[in-house]
Amino acid sequence: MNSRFGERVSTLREKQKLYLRQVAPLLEMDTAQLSKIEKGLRQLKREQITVLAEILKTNADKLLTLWLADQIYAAVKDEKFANEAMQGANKKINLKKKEK
Amino acid sequence: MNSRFGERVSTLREKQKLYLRQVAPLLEMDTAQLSKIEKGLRQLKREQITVLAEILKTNADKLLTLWLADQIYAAVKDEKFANEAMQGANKKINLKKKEK
DNA sequence: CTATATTTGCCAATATTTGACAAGTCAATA
DNA sequence: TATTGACTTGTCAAATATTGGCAAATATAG
Repeated sequence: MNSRFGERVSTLREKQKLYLRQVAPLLEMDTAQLSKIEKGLRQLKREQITVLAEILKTNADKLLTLWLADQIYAAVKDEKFANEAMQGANKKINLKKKEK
Repeated sequence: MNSRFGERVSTLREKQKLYLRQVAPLLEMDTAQLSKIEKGLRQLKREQITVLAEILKTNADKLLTLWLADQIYAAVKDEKFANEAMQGANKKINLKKKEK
């Protein structure tokens, strides 16, 4: 499992019975790129997630969350102290939230 | 607080009574760069952390963990669903650990 | 004011990611 | 087994992002 985001996109696309060749142009890319995105070999641009969610008739926030999780995972996947780092980051995020 | 890693480096450096100009060359950079690293405006390269830990006579793993936390934080800091994304990433990491 | 330490701004150099195309595999089926 | 359509993979130039290095600005201490 290389990219949960990619997998989700793939599943949803199939559920909608759409082909890469139908979806790709809506995102202004070719099928090769979209294929790579589904396989986790390329990143969809953050701002395209909303567009894609509409195409796939799915919840944009959930899709975004998957996308973000992939970003995080990529940053720490080979790291021994991934868990500790996540805890640290979490603290900082929650601090930030409070200070609003 | 822009970079916990940078802050730590700064604190440790001062504790060792070292100047930027003394530390920077050991990392093969100039003082300007190191200054930016301490302020979180630049990233230290992952593989330099060990070197820096030795210079500052501190635990490399802890320093690395801070550095990683900063990377994660940077990826999600402005995101509404940062917490959810972290949870997602966490799951994936723990799955990976098990499969060893 | 002077000297030293640190910070900031700029931009060329380097590194990373992406876009586009061509060629490849795979499965269904005529 | 030849054809077709869907998808995947490889390559490489172009676009983006990041870094390195220098000069100038600011800060601090005496």
